[in-house]
Amino acid sequence: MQTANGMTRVRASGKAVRVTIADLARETGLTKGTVSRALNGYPDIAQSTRARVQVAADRLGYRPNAQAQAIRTGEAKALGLVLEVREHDGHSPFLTDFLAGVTSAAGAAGRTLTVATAPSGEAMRDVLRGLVEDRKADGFILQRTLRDDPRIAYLREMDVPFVLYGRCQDLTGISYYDIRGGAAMRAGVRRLVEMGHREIALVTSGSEYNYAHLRAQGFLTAMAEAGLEPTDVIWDARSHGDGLRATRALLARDMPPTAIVYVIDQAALGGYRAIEEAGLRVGHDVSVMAYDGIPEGRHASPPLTTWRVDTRAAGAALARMLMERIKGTADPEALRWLADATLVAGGSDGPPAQSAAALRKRLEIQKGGNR
Amino acid sequence: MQTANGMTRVRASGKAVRVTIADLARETGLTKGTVSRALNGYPDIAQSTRARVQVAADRLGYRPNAQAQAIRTGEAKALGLVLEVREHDGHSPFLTDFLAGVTSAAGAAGRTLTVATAPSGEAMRDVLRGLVEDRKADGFILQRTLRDDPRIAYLREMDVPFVLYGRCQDLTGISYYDIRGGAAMRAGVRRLVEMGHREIALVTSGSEYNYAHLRAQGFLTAMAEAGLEPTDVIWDARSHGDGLRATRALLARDMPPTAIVYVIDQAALGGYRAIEEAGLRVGHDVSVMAYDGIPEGRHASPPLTTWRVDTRAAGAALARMLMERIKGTADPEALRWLADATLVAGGSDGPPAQSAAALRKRLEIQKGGNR
DNA sequence: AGGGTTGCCGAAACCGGTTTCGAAGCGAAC
DNA sequence: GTTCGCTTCGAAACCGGTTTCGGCAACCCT
Repeated sequence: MQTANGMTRVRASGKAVRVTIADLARETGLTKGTVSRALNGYPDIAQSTRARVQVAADRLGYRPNAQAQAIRTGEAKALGLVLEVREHDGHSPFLTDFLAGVTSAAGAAGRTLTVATAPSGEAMRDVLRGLVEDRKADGFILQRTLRDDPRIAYLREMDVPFVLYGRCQDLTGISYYDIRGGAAMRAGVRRLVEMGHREIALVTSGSEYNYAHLRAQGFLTAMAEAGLEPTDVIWDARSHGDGLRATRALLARDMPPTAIVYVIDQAALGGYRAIEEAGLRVGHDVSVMAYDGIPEGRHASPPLTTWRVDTRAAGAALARMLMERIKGTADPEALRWLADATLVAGGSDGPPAQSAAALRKRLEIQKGGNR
Repeated sequence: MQTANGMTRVRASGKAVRVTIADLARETGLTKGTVSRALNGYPDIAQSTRARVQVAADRLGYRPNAQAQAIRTGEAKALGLVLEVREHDGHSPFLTDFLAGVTSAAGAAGRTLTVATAPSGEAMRDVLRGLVEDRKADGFILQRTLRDDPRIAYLREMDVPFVLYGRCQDLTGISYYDIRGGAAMRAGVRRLVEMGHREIALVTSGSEYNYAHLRAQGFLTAMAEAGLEPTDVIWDARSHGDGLRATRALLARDMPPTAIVYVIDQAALGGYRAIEEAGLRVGHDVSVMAYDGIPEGRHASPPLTTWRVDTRAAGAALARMLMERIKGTADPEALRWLADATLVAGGSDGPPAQSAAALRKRLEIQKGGNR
């Protein structure tokens, strides 16, 4: 059955039979233990022997059975990702990119990705625990972190390695990768102020999400630096519909903003519609700036000015950081990384066509005209 | 160390120690083998003994180590999903729902999901093989199937169980779950014809995708049944931008369509823009119908008339079918399921405001006027 | 030459399960 | 009372790896 040229052995059933370490031992005339140590870089193996084993392994196409390794070493060689599926979500068009980043980095290190989903709350804890107890994952990547995230508490308590995509409030002993969303917002506001805007509003998502918090913070800082008071700050706007409603409310104000900053592209696109239905032109009467860099933004009219995030790179970096943490050598707090979002200028922002006061007058006329 | 009340034992390190089958054997005064057989429903175990073991297992919170099981049984108790990441994609906003469906169904049966990504082609084969050889997955779910999909050939050759989300051309020995996209398109065309449309065009995606093929087929069948000639059929339109360009081309025709059917929502939303920039009203001058049911469609103006697919249910069904296939009892061809898409009527379709000829005249005037 | 290192490998235990085999115990049948 | 058969369980091999331990040779040093 055994062929000399490395072809896969085949059972009568037709199923391919895998090469085990015992096969390798027979082939090289060594014992299982020696072969194992040779392959795993133990120091008490002669160089010549190690080479001989390696050659045989390559020739026969030996691949260690990950399960068998796991039972002794305790490592599943798998990373875990638990997605939170609350409400009918949709605000994660980046998932494919993110997964591509994680799995390619993990795969390069011989690791795989186990994905699970859970509604938030207690179920999430059970899912995490289940994966750990069944050794389906050696550690976790947590995305969309809340400011005070219960998942973090669980994992800390269970003493399981994890890394965050996004920061949380208490960062002691935590590894994370994050985008400088605050800095982006700050630069964005400066850009708008330089264009001549004075009445600027913010539409942001849930305050429980840390990213929303940081971006709002950046917005407010920049406003203060420019000596301006925000026209308004509207929270909890995640979706297209939310953005639509928020923007309608902003345009109905006594002093409407000439520029609106959105924390999420989807909401900004909803804003487009509110601006258009008020008879105004995006990027002319009202400037729009957003964050995320979803493809739809580029095709909007005018193209959306937004801060693009390289989600795939984030996934890859997080995978590498998590593997580092699983090895357990490094100090968790040494594993931190901040990347910048890059501005993709579309046509949705520009110098204000008129002052806020003039804009208000125009809106009132429009309203009258529409009756 | 061992506590009587089922509390988790704790090592000096602080790490929780899992309850093994040996603990259970000691606790019950039986041997490992007997405990194993008792838990796995072997017939040669006394009912009283089985009950005693079960009670002890529950009390101590015993969970078999999946890795250890796998090494003997060969089953990893994991389903595999390999995503194809070609170009900068984005046309899978359903991924979260799909994952939720798969993982919840798999989780209910004590199985997990291993996700990998691969660009198409040879790399895909390697990834699939890798997962199988490392026993990271017992079978696969393949989504976005091509008409003649190389992945299917690989898996058949390797004799690995798999199920398809969507059909392919040669269905012998294949299990699948699919949506009756063709029937939806057919009903959609009937609806448009009843509204009075005669000039109807189709904008569809790549012909290598089987779903595009089936939907196009349904469209053409319905047109033939109505005794109509399609105004035009444009292929390879997947994205917002593609839809925009395709629609511009359609409106520039000698005989522009009064209704356009899109195979993908995103493309339809691109179409909105082309229609609006031509000075026409969606749902009045030009009717739009699409397929997928993405959230953005509901918030568009007017709301998009589209065929909604329950992606989460699809994921759950596929997971169950795959587990059935892995058990290997059923005939693969007996595991097939077709579900219907449901029409979500928005305001994007309606009786044509004017004939195609009149529409053409109007477009020419508009064009002149825009100069 | 003798004693202590050092390098290298074999033997065997081990990880946490599953599965095969055989035998003990018991009641029924002859 | 023996034989037979059935139920029920123990013992041990096994799965494919990892890791510990100890022993043998060769080398080094005095």
